[in-house]
Order: sequence, then structure tokens, then C-alpha cells
Amino acid sequence: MNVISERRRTGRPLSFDRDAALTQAMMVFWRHGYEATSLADLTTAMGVTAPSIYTAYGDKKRLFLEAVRRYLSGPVTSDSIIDEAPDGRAAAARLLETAALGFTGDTTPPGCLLASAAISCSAEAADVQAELAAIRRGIEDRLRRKIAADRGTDAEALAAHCMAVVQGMSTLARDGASRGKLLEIASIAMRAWPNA
Amino acid sequence: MNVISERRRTGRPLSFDRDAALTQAMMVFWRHGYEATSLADLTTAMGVTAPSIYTAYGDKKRLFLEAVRRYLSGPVTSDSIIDEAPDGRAAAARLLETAALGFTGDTTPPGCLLASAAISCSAEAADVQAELAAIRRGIEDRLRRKIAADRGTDAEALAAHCMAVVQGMSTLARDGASRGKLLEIASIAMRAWPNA
DNA sequence: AGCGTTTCATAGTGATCATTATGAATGTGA
DNA sequence: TCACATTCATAATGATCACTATGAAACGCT
Repeated sequence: MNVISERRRTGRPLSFDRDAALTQAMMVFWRHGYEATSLADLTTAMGVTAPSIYTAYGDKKRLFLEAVRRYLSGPVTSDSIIDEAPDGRAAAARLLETAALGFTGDTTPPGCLLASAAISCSAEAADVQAELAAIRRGIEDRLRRKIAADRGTDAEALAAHCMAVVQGMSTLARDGASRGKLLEIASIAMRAWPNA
Repeated sequence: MNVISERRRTGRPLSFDRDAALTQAMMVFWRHGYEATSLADLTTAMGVTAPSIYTAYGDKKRLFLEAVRRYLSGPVTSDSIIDEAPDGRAAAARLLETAALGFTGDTTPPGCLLASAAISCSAEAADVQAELAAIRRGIEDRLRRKIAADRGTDAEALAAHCMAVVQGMSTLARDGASRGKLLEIASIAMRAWPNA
């Protein structure tokens, strides 16, 4: 049952690294968003011709969603950050810090892929925007539940505030804000918590 | 020197209300952003044919920037909010509250026009993105100076946090967050200030 | 009325968009 | 070696993009 060694029985083999090409696609989507990324941008960045993209990934929308899954499935996911934190407060702090670092990486585009791709959507890309909104809501719900386990009163508002700060940090990062500035913002945001 | 009664001496008069059409254009840009708004969207929303748009406003970029100026020149501008506040803390609180209200108006699109239009820009619209970023920085600088007049230490971080929350509230509003939720976020954000 | 000026609607510009038809190329299995 | 399956590169598809050439229509002025 070794999946790696399982090969298609017949046919010409793929001439490009499907995984590496997907990473390049993720980078382009990360930098320019979903709609502003043209298939010509993708072919040049991935080094793959358009028909090969379509046979390998489907269409542009499926390629984007696969890039989003790749973006979310890093070694440090927002899910694990929240779940493995000792309490809601630590979850929020780590989420903010991880966002500040992830939005200012020197080998990745500035800001958040989800935030960059989500806004400025035309009518035909409304379903893509809806999927991204669902992902954001999922993260927010997970954080809210984590906070509510400790302190019941204002869990929803605290989680929403944290999400707003993360979203805003993405914009500031795209505007050129430094990593230090984003970490300061995260620190300020955590002052909103009681019994500091 | 009555400007209103001054008319062009010759030529066929404009058959549409230039001001009302600009408002409609602002609404479309507000909802869909800059690049996702096509000229076909604008012609249908404004009730004006494409050549008339070009003779009246220039090109799409100039029309958008004029819509941005219209958006920023309301009766309650961010500038006046900040300047007329008694201190930096009140300026931040009013900015957050005004944003929460303005992003959830029942006759306007959800979110912030600047935030909606800024993200997801292709290379050719980079100058538009740069202009929007300059506007955001101008607001942030004004807020930072206002805060720094009271308390010198962490004015920059407090201003940046406030801007991040405003930006984030726009995203949450577009995701369907209610006015009450945004006001709660604003309230939580103000807890970050010392000597509450 | 007639001229000059401006805006009007119609239609079309080349460019770019995502997507695909086509046939040659390259592999496996027999 | 040969049929079969799959991917390859080339080139083209119709649609849409921002933008405009063109000539008729509607005004003020003389």
C-alpha cells in the first residue's frame, strides 16, 4: 500500500513537479490575490503551460483552492495554535504573534493570503470569496470556543477583535509595515484582555 | 461670481447629473473594489454611456480617485474626527466607532471603500494601491501625532493598532458582521489603552 | 437661420481574459 | 514492436476588458 511507489500504469509521465508548481502558484496568489492573478502569471511562475495546469489541477478556481489548502496546512496551522494553547488568552497571543511573523516573512509575500485574495471580488468570484469567508469564520469560531472555555462573558468580542487585528495586520504588512511594528500591534492588542 | 449660475457658453448641455452619477460610481467601487469593477458595471450603475464617462471624468482611474475623494469628504471625515477630539484616546475611540457605524450602513455597501479597493491589485493598478496606502498612512500619521501630544511612549503602536482594527472591521463587515459586533470590537480595542 | 461647440449613442478598437481543440511526443504493458 | 494511455506544445476559442473613432444631436451666440 505504498502510495509513493504507486504509479499510473500507462501514459506519458508528468514533466513537472506538481508540488513545487503548486507552491509557486500559491506565491503568486499570495502576492496578487485571486482575480488579479492571470493564467499567464501562473504559467510563467509555475513554468507550466496552460493545458498542463488544467489537466493537473482542474481550472483556476480549483488551483486557487488547492493553494489555499497548502497555505493553511503548514507545520504551524492556526488550528494547532489555538488547540494546543493552554488557554484562550495564550491562543489569541500566539495567533497574533504567528500572524505578525507570517505576514512579514522574507521569503514570502507580505500579508495574509486569505486576506489578500478575499477582498475586491467581482460577482463571478463570489463563491471563492464565500469559501474564504467560511475559512475565516472557522478560525474565529475555534478561537471563540477556546476563549469561552475559560471565560464566558466576552469570548465572542475578544475573538472578533483578535481576528480584526490579524486582518488589519495583513493590510499594514502589505503597506510596508515592518515585523517589529506588527509585533508591537500584537502586543497592544493583547492589552485588551482583562487581568493583564 | 455665482458659480452655480455660471454656464458654459456653448455646446450641448450634460444630460446627466454629474454628482449623482459619481455617487453611484462610488457605490459600485465601494462594493466591488477598483479592479473588479468593470466599465460595464459603471455604465449600468451610473446610467451613463462609456464615452460620456470618459469626457466627464477622464478615465477609470481618475473616476475612481474622484470617488475616493467623495468617500473621504463626507460631513464627518476622519481628519475632523481626529482633530476635533479632546485627546488622542478620544480620537481613537471616535475613529473606531465611526468606522463601525460607517461600515454597516443600511444604504451603503458593507466595509470600507479604501480597504475593499486596496487589496488584490495587479501590477498595472499598483499606482492606485500606492495612492490608497498613502491615504491610510496619512490618517495613521494624524492619529499618531494626536496621541503623541498626550502621551509620548507608545503613540505609534497605539495608532497602528487602531488602524489595524479599523481595517479588520471592514473585512468582518464584508463577511456579514453586524453593527453591534463591530461596536463590540471597537469597545474591546479601546481596552488596550492604559488607565482605563 | 446658421455657425461653433459640446455631448450624444452606436459601434468598434486591439489587448487580455480563462479555457480548450488538436495532434505530436512519451511513457507502460503485452 | 505495437496498441494504449496520458501529457506535451502550439495555437486558437469566444468573452470581456478599458478605451475611442465617428457622426448625429442639442445647445448658446450672432
